[in-house]
Amino acid sequence: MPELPDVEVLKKYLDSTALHQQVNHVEVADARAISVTPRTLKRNLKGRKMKGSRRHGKFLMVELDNGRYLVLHFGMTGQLKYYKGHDEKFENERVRFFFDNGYTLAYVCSRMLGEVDMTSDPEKFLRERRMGQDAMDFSQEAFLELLEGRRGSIKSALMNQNIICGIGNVYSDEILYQAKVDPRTKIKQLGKRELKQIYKKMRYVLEKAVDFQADGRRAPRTWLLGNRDLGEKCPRCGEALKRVQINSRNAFMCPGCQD
DNA sequence: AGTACCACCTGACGGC
DNA sequence: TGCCGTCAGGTGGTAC
Repeated sequence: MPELPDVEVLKKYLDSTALHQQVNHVEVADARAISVTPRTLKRNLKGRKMKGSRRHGKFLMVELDNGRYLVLHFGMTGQLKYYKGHDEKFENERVRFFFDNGYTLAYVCSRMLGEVDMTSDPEKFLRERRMGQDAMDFSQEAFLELLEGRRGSIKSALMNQNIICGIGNVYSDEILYQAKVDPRTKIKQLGKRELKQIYKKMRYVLEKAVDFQADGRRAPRTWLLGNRDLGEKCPRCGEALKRVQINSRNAFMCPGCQD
């Protein structure tokens, strides 16, 4: 489920493949995946090179050499695939970019919850969507300020893209598990020490997850990530993991470690 | 501001 | 075997 670490991995993937290649042709296999018309997408991309990329939260912005940006969001099942040739076609490829070196970059998204968009101003794009600061891009002091005076649960706040950008259901569980904080805890019930610990674990978890390519199977065994299921046990204390509802969202936690 | 609920979407999975 | 309900999850909308 692409969250910040997954998107960071996709960014690195794009940077090492499609970057600096010239787009000869754009194919829109399913227009539902894109927020602009196929015509606009083609007009903006054709003949252009992808010259850089930046990530904000779960958004990947690809800068073109005409000053415009291709905006990629991966929803829950979004992926990128870069491969040689244009003929072979894989499942759920919604948009394909054909480069003049003979390679193809495919935006793959089975569940269609992602989106492909264009903007000429990433800052404005993010502002209009009221996106908060990227989760890897603010200080501990700023974190404390962001949460100051909020009434909801800590998990809701971590997942709220308008406050902090990049964390979803899975990694918010991981962060709170490692910080040993019950996800249902109200923010105003958290002391400064706990909030600092959450901040620290947020940075740690996101950074480490990028290191193991955001692949749950490669996560350390002491993490919640590979055990996030009913019937599984806490890798630290052995107690049965619990599933609780928070804002109609499933959260997994260890009733022994997190209190 | 926060919450509750709905909708979007499709593939996997369990029950019968 | 195959049909059907349910779930997963990010996001946006609406009503309270």
